[in-house]
Amino acid sequence: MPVTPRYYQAKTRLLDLLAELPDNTPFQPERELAELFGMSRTTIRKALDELVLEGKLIRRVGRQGTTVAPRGQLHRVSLDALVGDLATRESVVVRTLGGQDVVNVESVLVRGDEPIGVRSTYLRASQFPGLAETYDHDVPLRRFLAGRYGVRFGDLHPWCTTALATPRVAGLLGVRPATPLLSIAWLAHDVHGRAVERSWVVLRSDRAQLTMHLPRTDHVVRESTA
Amino acid sequence: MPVTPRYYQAKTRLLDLLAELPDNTPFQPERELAELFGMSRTTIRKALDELVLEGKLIRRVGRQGTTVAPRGQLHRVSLDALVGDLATRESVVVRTLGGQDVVNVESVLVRGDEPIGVRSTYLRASQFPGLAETYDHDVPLRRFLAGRYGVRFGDLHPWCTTALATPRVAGLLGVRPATPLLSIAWLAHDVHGRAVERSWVVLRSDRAQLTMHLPRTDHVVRESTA
DNA sequence: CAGTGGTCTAGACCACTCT
DNA sequence: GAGTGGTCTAGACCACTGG
Repeated sequence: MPVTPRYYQAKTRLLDLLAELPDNTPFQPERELAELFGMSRTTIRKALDELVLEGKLIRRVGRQGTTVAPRGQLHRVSLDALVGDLATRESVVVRTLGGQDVVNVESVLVRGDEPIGVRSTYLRASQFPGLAETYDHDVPLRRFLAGRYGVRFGDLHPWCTTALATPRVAGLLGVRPATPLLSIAWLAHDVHGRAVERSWVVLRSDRAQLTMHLPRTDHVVRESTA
Repeated sequence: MPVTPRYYQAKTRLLDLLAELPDNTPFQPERELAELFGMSRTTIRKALDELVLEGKLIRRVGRQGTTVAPRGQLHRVSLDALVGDLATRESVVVRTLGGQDVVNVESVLVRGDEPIGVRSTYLRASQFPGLAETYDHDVPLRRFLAGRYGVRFGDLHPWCTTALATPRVAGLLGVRPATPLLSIAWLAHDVHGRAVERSWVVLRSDRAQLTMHLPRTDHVVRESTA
């Protein structure tokens, strides 16, 4: 009667092994672990699956195999940087979506030569004529909109949740499909209340965490739960 | 040669089925789906696993089986409410951690009779003498600390990431272990810069999303990416 | 070429829950 | 008691990667 499942026992033992190994150490192959633990490979894999999802192990096909994930490389990305499009980007792409009045600006966020997130913004082409042709990819998008079109952005209420990587995003980030990611989205208005920008960002949560700023609340606390 | 894995084909077909079924509809048992799709139950389960992680299906043991998850029930929880401990709580527990100088206040966050998160705060007992005995569980913790001990909280820099549910948290939230959750943590200082409070919250991201507030940036944009 | 992870099968037993 | 999901096994073949 396995009160605790065998795969969870395996996970615990693997965690202990893991804790004493330096970064990038090659791990034993799944078949060896299965024999060593007296469990089937399926069971070992279930334990390894969770450790990979938690970012503690890295799996690669071929002779390289499973290795201990480099630790202490959690990049901190501020909400300001995401919204203002201030993070280091590469492969910035501007698309006009098929026949529609929508322009999509997509970029891959990078820290230390690693892709850590994807940022995607949707704008109305009619509101920003010539954007797709004139956007300078080196300028943060929000700054470009302010400079070229005189947009004055108002307050923002972003929201945050988790999402599983779609096959497309997984390819961009170098993770497996269905990897849990941190998802941040917002709908931006200008100071006159006009909707301007619809954006979302997904972050590899094993590589980056989102930092926010909350100014002091001067002891008058509202019941703002909704 | 499965260019796309069979479990992913199954997932796509199941998503199509799902889209046309009302909330709470009983789904076909895994063994029937396996026969219907001509795949092994293991393969079907891998597809179902992802749909459950995405919150689209609910699995219960026994005769009830798998059902279509109720849609459109995403509660919005503000960062202010989490930090200020203003959300609806139940089962508030105060522990003094074994022999140490640490008091832990743990509560389960509730919306609409459903547990949606766990909030846990750690404080120094010597800094708040008598806290464990006198804390009125109905008062938001932060307000209690301000009122009883005169704490004036300073600015806060919470950070946000994803985490997999530990068996303990999974039990509190009614999810399976290793379910991806949204995790928010902070270290609070008072206005004099003294560390006061170490807290973390995990949220069921299939039931709740975190909302934040970002005041307008008056066109002078700093390069604050770190 | 040998070895790795990725997928898949056909079975089995268990704990649980409803009727 | 019957049926469900949860776990587990022992095998198999594949695609990919490195020496």
